[in-house]
Amino acid sequence: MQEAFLEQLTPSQRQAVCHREGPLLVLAGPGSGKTRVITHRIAALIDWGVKPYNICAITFTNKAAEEMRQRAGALGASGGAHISTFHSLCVRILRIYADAAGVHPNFSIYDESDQVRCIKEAIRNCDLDVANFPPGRILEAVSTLKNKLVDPDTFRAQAEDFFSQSLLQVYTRYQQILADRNGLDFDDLLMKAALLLEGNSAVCRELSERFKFVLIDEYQDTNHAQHRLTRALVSSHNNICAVGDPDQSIYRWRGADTRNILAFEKDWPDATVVKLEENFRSTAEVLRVADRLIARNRNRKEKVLVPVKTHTGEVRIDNYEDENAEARAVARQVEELVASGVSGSEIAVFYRVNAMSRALEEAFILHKVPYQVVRGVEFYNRKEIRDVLAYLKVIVNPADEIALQRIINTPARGIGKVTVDRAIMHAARNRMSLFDAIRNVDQIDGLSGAVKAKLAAFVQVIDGLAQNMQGKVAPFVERVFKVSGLEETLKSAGREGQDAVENIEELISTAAAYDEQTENPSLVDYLQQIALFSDADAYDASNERVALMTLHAAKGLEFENVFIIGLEHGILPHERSGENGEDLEEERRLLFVGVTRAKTNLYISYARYRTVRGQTLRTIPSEFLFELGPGLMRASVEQESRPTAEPAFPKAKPAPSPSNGQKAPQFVPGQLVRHKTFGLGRVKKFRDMGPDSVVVISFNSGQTKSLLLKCADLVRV
DNA sequence: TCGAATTCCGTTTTT
DNA sequence: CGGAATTCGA
Repeated sequence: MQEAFLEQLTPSQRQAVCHREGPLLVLAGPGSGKTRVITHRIAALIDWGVKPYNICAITFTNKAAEEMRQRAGALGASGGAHISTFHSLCVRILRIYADAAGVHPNFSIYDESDQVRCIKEAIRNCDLDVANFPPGRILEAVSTLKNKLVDPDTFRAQAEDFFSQSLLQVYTRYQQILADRNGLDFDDLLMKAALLLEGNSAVCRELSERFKFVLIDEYQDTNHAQHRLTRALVSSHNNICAVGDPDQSIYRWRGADTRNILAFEKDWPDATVVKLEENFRSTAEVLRVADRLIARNRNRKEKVLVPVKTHTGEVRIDNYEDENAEARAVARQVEELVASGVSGSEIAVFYRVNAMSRALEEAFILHKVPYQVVRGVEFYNRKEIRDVLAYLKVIVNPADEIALQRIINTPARGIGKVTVDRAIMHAARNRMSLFDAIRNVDQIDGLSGAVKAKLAAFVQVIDGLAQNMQGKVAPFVERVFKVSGLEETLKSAGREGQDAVENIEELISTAAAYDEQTENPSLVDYLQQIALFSDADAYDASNERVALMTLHAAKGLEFENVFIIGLEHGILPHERSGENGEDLEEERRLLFVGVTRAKTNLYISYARYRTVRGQTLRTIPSEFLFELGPGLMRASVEQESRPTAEPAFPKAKPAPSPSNGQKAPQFVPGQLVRHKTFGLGRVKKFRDMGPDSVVVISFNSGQTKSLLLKCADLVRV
């Protein structure tokens, strides 16, 4: 291999790229050129004469897939190689082998809100109470089972206790409801594809021989289903190249299992292991902090980050009065950076939860700093978008009752709840789909002639549209928008309607883009593709706007200047992340991911008060702050004790008057107390600071809060 | 049947 | 506190 593109690589990278055949594991720290190894390897394989058609690269997000296609293209490996996420790959497999997998190729992909509707119905069908079986919890349990490839039949043998028995009933019913509607949820995509490959040797062999080389990025975040799918996929050749970093595993809550990467050599005993420990991304200052932090994790293989960059950077911890002061200070610093010539695209702000973007957005607007919030879903969640998509789904898959119920009276056409309920009853009695029921509307009892005519008219609209659904998608979407009557309704709805129309126009242009870049565009394929898209995929690094995103969304990105806000106990680590060490370690990895996105400067901050859901609470600094390194936190505390810490932003907080000059009541750990909103709880800790005393209470609801005594209004029980 | 009002619900991270 | 689902009244 004398190719020029190999010369940019370090010896270790080159070793990985030029590995010929057999299993290969690349253990690589942040900023070590992981993804580059994959793109170069794709190019190298093609260089050796492997057909692009025989290469399958799997990334974590659609965005990453798109980027990889471009980069591989730039190396001359353009076109042909299959580069996508696990989920997209599974969609393709399930569509091609629909019969063998036991699904209809026009299946709808059900997102979370669709899932909630189905699971609620399943819970009701099983005569269980939604109060005792919260849909969210049940869905979580079902998801966990699916991620472990436990289908209802398999689960039947394991379900022993009462809860498992009930769960089994609901799970079985839920799957039946989905099957009736030709619907698959995200987890089904993985489970059905994996079980298909494991259970059908012909399909397995065919796919394994098609994809002679499989490359997987972010392997530390694969779950059990993905692992089993991978094993089946490479079973006839073991040409797997897995790339990842156990320290950057941040999706345990979604079933990701680091054992997949840690036990790689057990799964493939003849694996070649290459380690990449040089870091080309960050300054030594940033890496020292990252190193110190992640070293606290006990459940980990030790690894150091070796800096390559020689110029210096700044790492700072700041603290502010509250979230608004914090947001304004960040906006001001960003403003200064931009004024000094830094591009907005080299600045990012990370936070733990999406809700924290609010204060930032207000501050950025105030400072007139252009920004973009990189957030999950959003665009595809807008009402008007969902409406149009529901029409498309019904046309493609008339069994999709969720979509059908959404549009049957949207726009309003005089088909009310009573009518729909009658039709549903009729369909259930005669074991037919809702759409078939209204198609034969005459057979439904108790409907007036006028209502029957309205239903027949609706069926005609759908049938009429369905006749020319072939070919390009964009013109069809436009037609649906018109014929459905949605356009007319929105256009006569004033300002808001106008916004909605513009959103639909944007949808049509994304459909046009799909038509452009897809060989055989089809409505089914389009719907199944966009179901797997998130707004993080829409992040546009080419514009000059500062990026605001969650720490999770930051994965895989890098910026010269990084701000991480809200380093407070309960936020990072998040209170809902549980008390056990495993969860805490994942929160630490999350911060580690954030820290290692910074190429040069890193500004971490926390606030002394934060308003969460209308409650202003005294915060406790995150324990992670102290782990980042000695000195950093001390500097921050000195700043805090300065009398004029934030002269530009005078305190807005009205200090609640100490109760009639009385001495603040004392609490001792163990004391039982009652709070207006949180209910009963037990005092865990009491910090006596006079009127500013802080009580840490573990409430019976399971959550632990630290409350400012003078605001909390606690009653001894 | 429809739109407005009200209650009630939950509230991490996302393919 | 804010959004969604449900109920209520026209």
